[in-house]
Amino acid sequence: MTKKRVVVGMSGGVDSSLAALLLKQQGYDVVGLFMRNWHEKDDGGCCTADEDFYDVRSVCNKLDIPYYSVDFADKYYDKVFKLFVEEYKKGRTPNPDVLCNKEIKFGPFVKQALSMGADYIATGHYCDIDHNPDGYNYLLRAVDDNKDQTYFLNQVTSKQLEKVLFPLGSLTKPQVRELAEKYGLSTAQKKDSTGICFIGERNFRQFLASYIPMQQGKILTLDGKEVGKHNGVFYYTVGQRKGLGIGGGGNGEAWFVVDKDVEKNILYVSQGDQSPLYHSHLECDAFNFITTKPQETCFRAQVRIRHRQPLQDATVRVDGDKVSVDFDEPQRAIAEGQYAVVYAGRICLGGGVIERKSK
RNA sequence: GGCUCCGUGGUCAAGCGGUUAAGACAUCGCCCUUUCACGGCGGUAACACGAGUUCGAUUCUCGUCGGAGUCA
Repeated sequence: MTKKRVVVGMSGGVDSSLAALLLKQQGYDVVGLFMRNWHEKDDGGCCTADEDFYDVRSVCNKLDIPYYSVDFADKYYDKVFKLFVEEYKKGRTPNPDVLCNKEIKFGPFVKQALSMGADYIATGHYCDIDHNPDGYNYLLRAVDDNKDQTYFLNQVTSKQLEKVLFPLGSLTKPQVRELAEKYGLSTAQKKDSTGICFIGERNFRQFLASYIPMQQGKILTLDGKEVGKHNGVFYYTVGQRKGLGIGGGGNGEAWFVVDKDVEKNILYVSQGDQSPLYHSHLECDAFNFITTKPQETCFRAQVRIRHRQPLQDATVRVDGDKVSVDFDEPQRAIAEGQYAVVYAGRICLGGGVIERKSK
Protein backbone atom coordinates (compact mmCIF):
# COMPACT_ATOMS: atom_id res chain seq x y z
CA MET A 1 0.00 0.00 0.00
CA THR A 2 1.16 3.49 -0.70
CA LYS A 3 1.89 5.95 2.03
CA LYS A 4 -0.49 8.82 2.57
CA ARG A 5 0.96 12.08 1.41
CA VAL A 6 1.01 15.12 3.68
CA VAL A 7 1.95 18.54 2.43
CA VAL A 8 3.28 20.60 5.33
CA GLY A 9 3.15 24.35 5.25
CA MET A 10 6.66 25.23 6.27
CA SER A 11 7.62 28.72 7.36
CA GLY A 12 11.20 28.12 8.27
CA GLY A 13 10.49 28.20 11.98
CA VAL A 14 10.84 25.49 14.61
CA ASP A 15 7.18 24.68 14.79
CA SER A 16 6.55 23.73 11.20
CA SER A 17 9.96 22.07 11.05
CA LEU A 18 9.03 19.77 13.88
CA ALA A 19 5.56 19.22 12.45
CA ALA A 20 7.18 17.87 9.31
CA LEU A 21 9.52 15.70 11.29
CA LEU A 22 6.76 14.20 13.41
CA LEU A 23 4.67 13.38 10.37
CA LYS A 24 7.63 11.76 8.70
CA GLN A 25 8.15 9.67 11.82
CA GLN A 26 4.52 8.69 11.71
CA GLY A 27 5.14 7.18 8.31
CA TYR A 28 3.64 9.75 6.01
CA ASP A 29 5.01 10.73 2.66
CA VAL A 30 5.90 14.28 3.66
CA VAL A 31 6.36 17.20 1.32
CA GLY A 32 7.38 20.69 2.46
CA LEU A 33 5.67 23.69 0.94
CA PHE A 34 6.95 27.18 1.62
CA MET A 35 4.78 30.18 1.03
CA ARG A 36 5.89 33.65 0.12
CA ASN A 37 3.31 36.40 0.33
CA TRP A 38 5.21 39.62 0.78
CA HIS A 39 8.14 40.98 -1.09
CA GLU A 40 9.41 43.99 0.79
CA LYS A 41 12.39 43.91 3.01
CA ASP A 42 11.91 44.31 6.75
CA ASP A 43 13.01 47.28 8.86
CA GLY A 44 16.49 45.86 9.13
CA GLY A 45 16.76 45.78 5.34
CA CYS A 46 16.66 41.98 5.28
CA CYS A 47 14.45 39.89 3.13
CA THR A 48 13.47 37.44 5.84
CA ALA A 49 11.59 35.30 3.34
CA ASP A 50 14.90 34.34 1.75
CA GLU A 51 16.38 33.34 5.06
CA ASP A 52 13.26 31.45 5.96
CA PHE A 53 13.26 29.51 2.74
CA TYR A 54 16.90 28.70 3.33
CA ASP A 55 15.88 27.20 6.68
CA VAL A 56 13.08 25.25 5.06
CA ARG A 57 15.55 23.75 2.60
CA SER A 58 17.96 22.92 5.34
CA VAL A 59 15.30 21.14 7.39
CA CYS A 60 13.84 19.32 4.41
CA ASN A 61 17.24 18.12 3.36
CA LYS A 62 17.84 16.89 6.86
CA LEU A 63 14.53 15.03 6.79
CA ASP A 64 15.17 13.90 3.27
CA ILE A 65 11.86 15.17 1.96
CA PRO A 66 11.10 17.25 -1.12
CA TYR A 67 10.21 20.90 -0.79
CA TYR A 68 8.55 23.48 -2.96
CA SER A 69 7.71 27.12 -2.81
CA VAL A 70 4.58 29.01 -3.83
CA ASP A 71 3.92 32.68 -4.12
CA PHE A 72 0.55 34.06 -3.14
CA ALA A 73 1.66 37.67 -2.84
CA ASP A 74 -1.04 38.89 -5.23
CA LYS A 75 -3.79 37.01 -3.45
CA TYR A 76 -2.45 38.10 -0.10
CA TYR A 77 -2.52 41.70 -1.17
CA ASP A 78 -6.05 41.45 -2.59
CA LYS A 79 -7.71 39.37 0.05
CA VAL A 80 -5.86 40.38 3.17
CA PHE A 81 -3.79 43.49 2.91
CA LYS A 82 -6.27 45.70 1.07
CA LEU A 83 -8.93 45.01 3.67
CA PHE A 84 -6.39 45.57 6.41
CA VAL A 85 -5.68 49.06 5.11
CA GLU A 86 -9.36 49.84 4.47
CA GLU A 87 -10.21 48.91 8.02
CA TYR A 88 -7.50 51.10 9.44
CA LYS A 89 -8.74 53.97 7.30
CA LYS A 90 -12.11 53.53 8.95
CA GLY A 91 -10.46 53.91 12.32
CA ARG A 92 -10.79 50.27 13.21
CA THR A 93 -8.19 47.76 14.33
CA PRO A 94 -8.12 44.84 11.91
CA ASN A 95 -6.43 41.52 12.43
CA PRO A 96 -4.69 40.56 9.21
CA ASP A 97 -3.48 37.22 10.50
CA VAL A 98 -7.01 35.95 11.03
CA LEU A 99 -7.83 36.90 7.46
CA CYS A 100 -4.61 35.35 6.25
CA ASN A 101 -5.59 31.99 7.68
CA LYS A 102 -9.07 32.20 6.23
CA GLU A 103 -8.14 33.55 2.81
CA ILE A 104 -4.67 32.18 2.17
CA LYS A 105 -3.45 29.35 4.34
CA PHE A 106 -6.72 27.47 4.45
CA GLY A 107 -7.72 28.61 0.98
CA PRO A 108 -5.31 28.81 -1.96
CA PHE A 109 -2.57 27.15 0.01
CA VAL A 110 -4.62 24.07 0.76
CA LYS A 111 -5.82 23.99 -2.83
CA GLN A 112 -2.23 24.11 -3.99
CA ALA A 113 -1.32 21.28 -1.66
CA LEU A 114 -4.17 19.14 -2.89
CA SER A 115 -3.07 19.73 -6.45
CA MET A 116 0.26 18.31 -5.41
CA GLY A 117 -1.44 15.07 -4.53
CA ALA A 118 -1.84 15.68 -0.82
CA ASP A 119 -4.09 13.42 1.18
CA TYR A 120 -3.61 15.72 4.12
CA ILE A 121 -2.36 19.21 4.79
CA ALA A 122 -0.49 20.09 7.96
CA THR A 123 0.81 23.24 9.61
CA GLY A 124 2.77 24.04 12.76
CA HIS A 125 -0.13 25.81 14.43
CA TYR A 126 -0.58 25.28 18.13
CA CYS A 127 -4.08 23.88 18.13
CA ASP A 128 -5.78 20.57 17.69
CA ILE A 129 -8.52 19.16 15.60
CA ASP A 130 -11.19 16.58 16.16
CA HIS A 131 -12.23 14.91 12.92
CA ASN A 132 -15.44 13.75 14.50
CA PRO A 133 -17.48 10.80 13.23
CA ASP A 134 -20.48 13.13 13.22
CA GLY A 135 -18.98 14.60 10.08
CA TYR A 136 -17.76 17.84 11.60
CA ASN A 137 -14.19 18.88 12.21
CA TYR A 138 -13.86 20.62 15.52
CA LEU A 139 -11.10 23.09 16.18
CA LEU A 140 -9.61 22.56 19.63
CA ARG A 141 -7.41 24.71 21.79
CA ALA A 142 -3.79 23.61 22.11
CA VAL A 143 -2.65 21.84 25.23
CA ASP A 144 -0.11 24.61 25.72
CA ASP A 145 -2.37 27.42 26.84
CA ASN A 146 0.49 29.82 26.48
CA LYS A 147 0.86 29.18 22.74
CA ASP A 148 -2.68 28.37 21.70
CA GLN A 149 -3.34 29.86 18.26
CA THR A 150 -7.00 29.08 17.79
CA TYR A 151 -7.76 32.79 18.04
CA PHE A 152 -6.15 33.25 14.63
CA LEU A 153 -8.14 30.36 13.19
CA ASN A 154 -11.59 31.49 14.23
CA GLN A 155 -12.68 32.22 10.66
CA VAL A 156 -11.99 28.80 9.18
CA THR A 157 -14.74 26.28 8.58
CA SER A 158 -15.16 22.64 9.31
CA LYS A 159 -14.96 22.02 5.59
CA GLN A 160 -11.61 23.80 5.36
CA LEU A 161 -10.31 21.64 8.18
CA GLU A 162 -11.42 18.43 6.50
CA LYS A 163 -7.97 17.25 5.48
CA VAL A 164 -5.94 19.25 7.95
CA LEU A 165 -3.59 17.89 10.57
CA PHE A 166 -2.10 19.87 13.46
CA PRO A 167 0.74 17.70 14.76
CA LEU A 168 1.73 20.12 17.53
CA GLY A 169 -1.61 20.35 19.30
CA SER A 170 -0.63 18.23 22.23
CA LEU A 171 2.89 19.53 22.65
CA THR A 172 4.14 22.50 24.60
CA LYS A 173 6.56 24.97 23.10
CA PRO A 174 9.45 23.81 25.31
CA GLN A 175 8.78 20.23 24.22
CA VAL A 176 8.80 21.29 20.60
CA ARG A 177 12.17 22.96 20.97
CA GLU A 178 13.53 20.04 22.89
CA LEU A 179 12.46 17.55 20.24
CA ALA A 180 13.75 19.77 17.46
CA GLU A 181 17.07 19.92 19.29
CA LYS A 182 17.10 16.17 19.87
CA TYR A 183 16.63 15.42 16.19
CA GLY A 184 19.14 18.04 15.15
CA LEU A 185 16.87 20.43 13.30
CA SER A 186 18.75 23.59 12.44
CA THR A 187 15.76 25.69 13.43
CA ALA A 188 15.61 24.31 16.97
CA GLN A 189 16.70 27.55 18.60
CA LYS A 190 15.42 29.95 16.00
CA LYS A 191 13.57 32.85 17.54
CA ASP A 192 9.81 32.82 17.16
CA SER A 193 8.67 35.17 14.45
CA THR A 194 6.35 37.97 15.42
CA GLY A 195 4.66 40.86 13.70
CA ILE A 196 2.16 40.46 10.91
CA CYS A 197 2.47 36.99 9.41
CA PHE A 198 4.57 37.11 6.22
CA ILE A 199 5.30 40.78 6.67
CA GLY A 200 7.24 40.56 9.89
CA GLU A 201 8.34 42.87 12.65
CA ARG A 202 7.85 46.51 11.77
CA ASN A 203 7.74 49.90 13.28
CA PHE A 204 4.02 49.74 13.00
CA ARG A 205 3.11 53.40 12.80
CA GLN A 206 5.80 54.02 10.23
CA PHE A 207 4.61 51.03 8.25
CA LEU A 208 1.00 52.19 8.28
CA ALA A 209 2.07 55.70 7.39
CA SER A 210 3.33 54.42 4.06
CA TYR A 211 -0.20 53.29 3.21
CA ILE A 212 -2.30 55.84 5.06
CA PRO A 213 -1.14 59.46 4.86
CA MET A 214 -0.57 61.35 8.07
CA GLN A 215 -3.16 63.87 9.08
CA GLN A 216 -2.49 66.01 12.10
CA GLY A 217 -5.28 66.51 14.59
CA LYS A 218 -6.08 67.24 18.19
CA ILE A 219 -5.80 65.00 21.18
CA LEU A 220 -8.61 65.82 23.57
CA THR A 221 -9.72 64.59 26.95
CA LEU A 222 -13.28 63.33 27.22
CA ASP A 223 -14.35 66.70 28.61
CA GLY A 224 -12.87 68.49 25.64
CA LYS A 225 -9.56 69.82 26.88
CA GLU A 226 -6.77 69.77 24.32
CA VAL A 227 -3.71 67.96 25.62
CA GLY A 228 -1.72 67.29 22.46
CA LYS A 229 -1.52 66.61 18.75
CA HIS A 230 -1.48 63.39 16.77
CA ASN A 231 -0.53 62.55 13.20
CA GLY A 232 -3.56 60.46 12.40
CA VAL A 233 -6.16 58.70 14.52
CA PHE A 234 -5.79 55.48 12.56
CA TYR A 235 -2.33 54.92 13.94
CA TYR A 236 -3.77 54.35 17.39
CA THR A 237 -5.97 51.71 18.90
CA VAL A 238 -8.16 52.01 21.95
CA GLY A 239 -6.36 51.22 25.15
CA GLN A 240 -3.04 52.29 23.69
CA ARG A 241 -0.58 54.11 25.91
CA LYS A 242 2.63 54.35 23.91
CA GLY A 243 3.19 56.97 21.28
CA LEU A 244 0.92 59.70 22.55
CA GLY A 245 3.80 61.91 23.64
CA ILE A 246 1.77 63.36 26.49
CA GLY A 247 3.78 63.51 29.66
CA GLY A 248 3.56 65.11 33.05
CA GLY A 249 0.85 67.33 34.38
CA GLY A 250 -2.38 66.34 36.03
CA ASN A 251 -2.07 63.52 38.50
CA GLY A 252 1.15 62.32 36.90
CA GLU A 253 -0.41 59.10 35.66
CA ALA A 254 -0.20 57.62 32.19
CA TRP A 255 -2.53 58.56 29.36
CA PHE A 256 -4.52 56.05 27.33
CA VAL A 257 -6.46 56.28 24.10
CA VAL A 258 -10.11 55.81 25.02
CA ASP A 259 -11.85 56.71 21.78
CA LYS A 260 -11.34 58.08 18.31
CA ASP A 261 -13.42 60.15 15.97
CA VAL A 262 -12.32 59.50 12.40
CA GLU A 263 -14.64 62.11 10.91
CA LYS A 264 -13.34 64.92 13.07
CA ASN A 265 -9.87 63.42 13.27
CA ILE A 266 -9.87 63.60 17.04
CA LEU A 267 -8.15 61.25 19.42
CA TYR A 268 -9.72 61.03 22.87
CA VAL A 269 -7.55 60.19 25.84
CA SER A 270 -7.88 59.73 29.55
CA GLN A 271 -5.26 60.11 32.24
CA GLY A 272 -5.00 57.39 34.82
CA ASP A 273 -8.69 56.59 34.87
CA GLN A 274 -9.17 53.63 32.57
CA SER A 275 -12.83 53.10 33.38
CA PRO A 276 -13.92 54.52 29.99
CA LEU A 277 -12.09 51.59 28.42
CA TYR A 278 -14.27 48.95 30.01
CA HIS A 279 -17.30 47.46 28.29
CA SER A 280 -19.40 44.39 29.03
CA HIS A 281 -21.26 44.06 25.76
CA LEU A 282 -20.17 43.60 22.17
CA GLU A 283 -21.77 42.69 18.87
CA CYS A 284 -20.65 40.90 15.74
CA ASP A 285 -22.64 41.10 12.51
CA ALA A 286 -21.20 38.18 10.59
CA PHE A 287 -20.22 35.46 12.98
CA ASN A 288 -18.49 32.36 11.69
CA PHE A 289 -19.37 29.09 13.37
CA ILE A 290 -16.65 26.65 12.48
CA THR A 291 -18.94 23.64 12.49
CA THR A 292 -22.58 24.52 12.79
CA LYS A 293 -24.77 27.03 14.54
CA PRO A 294 -25.58 25.88 18.06
CA GLN A 295 -29.09 24.70 18.89
CA GLU A 296 -29.61 27.27 21.60
CA THR A 297 -29.83 30.94 20.69
CA CYS A 298 -28.48 31.89 24.08
CA PHE A 299 -25.79 30.03 25.95
CA ARG A 300 -22.91 30.34 28.38
CA ALA A 301 -19.40 30.21 26.96
CA GLN A 302 -15.88 31.52 27.21
CA VAL A 303 -14.81 34.39 24.99
CA ARG A 304 -11.64 36.27 24.20
CA ILE A 305 -11.30 39.53 22.34
CA ARG A 306 -7.60 39.30 21.63
CA HIS A 307 -5.00 36.65 21.00
CA ARG A 308 -3.69 35.21 24.27
CA GLN A 309 -6.27 36.92 26.43
CA PRO A 310 -7.34 34.55 29.21
CA LEU A 311 -10.81 33.18 28.41
CA GLN A 312 -13.63 35.20 29.87
CA ASP A 313 -16.96 33.84 31.03
CA ALA A 314 -19.85 35.30 29.12
CA THR A 315 -23.35 34.84 27.81
CA VAL A 316 -23.59 34.52 24.06
CA ARG A 317 -26.70 35.31 22.02
CA VAL A 318 -27.18 34.21 18.43
CA ASP A 319 -29.54 35.93 16.05
CA GLY A 320 -29.10 34.80 12.49
CA ASP A 321 -25.56 35.69 11.50
CA LYS A 322 -25.33 38.11 14.37
CA VAL A 323 -23.85 37.28 17.70
CA SER A 324 -23.72 39.41 20.80
CA VAL A 325 -21.70 38.76 23.90
CA ASP A 326 -22.31 39.86 27.47
CA PHE A 327 -19.28 39.37 29.65
CA ASP A 328 -19.57 38.57 33.32
CA GLU A 329 -16.74 41.02 33.93
CA PRO A 330 -16.26 44.21 31.92
CA GLN A 331 -13.43 43.91 29.38
CA ARG A 332 -10.68 46.42 28.80
CA ALA A 333 -10.16 48.01 25.40
CA ILE A 334 -12.53 46.08 23.19
CA ALA A 335 -11.41 47.13 19.71
CA GLU A 336 -13.74 47.26 16.72
CA GLY A 337 -12.13 45.23 13.96
CA GLN A 338 -10.61 42.63 16.24
CA TYR A 339 -12.40 39.33 16.64
CA ALA A 340 -14.53 38.02 19.45
CA VAL A 341 -13.80 34.32 19.58
CA VAL A 342 -16.10 31.95 21.42
CA TYR A 343 -15.10 28.73 23.15
CA ALA A 344 -16.95 25.86 24.77
CA GLY A 345 -14.26 24.30 26.90
CA ARG A 346 -11.57 23.09 24.53
CA ILE A 347 -13.67 23.62 21.43
CA CYS A 348 -13.30 26.83 19.50
CA LEU A 349 -16.80 27.48 18.21
CA GLY A 350 -15.83 30.37 15.96
CA GLY A 351 -15.63 34.11 15.92
CA GLY A 352 -16.69 37.35 14.37
CA VAL A 353 -15.41 40.85 13.83
CA ILE A 354 -16.39 43.15 16.66
CA GLU A 355 -18.62 45.84 15.20
CA ARG A 356 -19.96 47.59 18.26
CA LYS A 357 -19.55 47.64 21.99
CA SER A 358 -21.34 49.19 24.93
CA LYS A 359 -21.20 49.34 28.69
C1' G B 1 6.17 101.50 35.26
C1' G B 2 5.68 100.05 40.99
C1' C B 3 5.04 95.81 44.01
C1' U B 4 5.02 90.41 44.64
C1' C B 5 6.04 85.59 43.32
C1' C B 6 8.57 82.00 40.20
C1' G B 7 12.67 79.89 36.95
C1' U B 8 15.57 71.78 38.51
C1' G B 9 15.69 66.51 32.68
C1' G B 10 10.76 66.69 26.96
C1' U B 11 6.58 67.56 30.79
C1' C B 12 5.01 67.68 35.94
C1' A B 13 7.61 67.75 40.33
C1' A B 14 11.04 66.62 45.17
C1' G B 15 15.34 68.54 47.40
C1' C B 16 16.69 74.50 50.05
C1' G B 17 24.50 75.02 51.99
C1' G B 18 28.24 69.37 51.43
C1' U B 19 23.07 64.11 47.76
C1' U B 20 25.40 59.07 43.00
C1' A B 21 20.12 65.84 42.39
C1' A B 22 14.23 61.76 44.10
C1' G B 23 9.83 60.13 41.65
C1' A B 24 6.04 60.17 37.91
C1' C B 25 4.61 60.78 32.86
C1' A B 26 6.86 61.09 28.03
C1' U B 27 10.90 58.99 25.04
C1' C B 28 14.33 54.94 23.84
C1' G B 29 15.96 49.69 24.27
C1' C B 30 15.07 44.68 25.76
C1' C B 31 11.44 40.92 27.09
C1' C B 32 6.49 39.22 26.13
C1' U B 33 3.74 38.30 21.37
C1' U B 34 2.36 35.01 14.32
C1' U B 35 -2.47 41.30 14.51
C1' C B 36 -2.92 46.05 16.83
C1' A B 37 -2.56 46.84 21.76
C1' C B 38 -1.86 45.82 27.28
C1' G B 39 2.05 44.30 30.40
C1' G B 40 7.25 43.31 32.69
C1' C B 41 12.42 45.01 33.04
C1' G B 42 16.09 48.46 32.04
C1' G B 43 18.53 53.04 29.77
C1' U B 44 19.19 58.34 28.10
C1' A B 45 18.14 62.97 30.04
C1' A B 46 18.05 68.64 34.45
C1' C B 47 19.74 72.62 38.84
C1' A B 48 18.31 79.80 33.11
C1' C B 49 22.85 83.05 32.97
C1' G B 50 26.55 86.24 35.49
C1' A B 51 28.75 88.14 39.94
C1' G B 52 29.16 87.69 45.23
C1' U B 53 29.04 85.24 50.46
C1' U B 54 31.22 80.54 52.08
C1' C B 55 36.20 75.70 53.00
C1' G B 56 31.93 74.38 49.83
C1' A B 57 26.50 76.57 46.44
C1' U B 58 20.94 73.68 42.96
C1' U B 59 20.19 75.48 47.73
C1' C B 60 21.94 82.35 50.66
C1' U B 61 22.63 87.69 48.33
C1' C B 62 22.70 90.96 44.09
C1' G B 63 22.16 91.68 38.93
C1' U B 64 20.65 90.09 33.82
C1' C B 65 17.34 87.50 31.06
C1' G B 66 12.65 84.85 30.96
C1' G B 67 7.63 83.68 32.87
C1' A B 68 3.19 84.64 36.26
C1' G B 69 0.25 87.65 39.27
C1' U B 70 -1.04 92.35 41.06
C1' C B 71 -1.64 97.96 41.42
C1' A B 72 -3.74 102.73 40.00
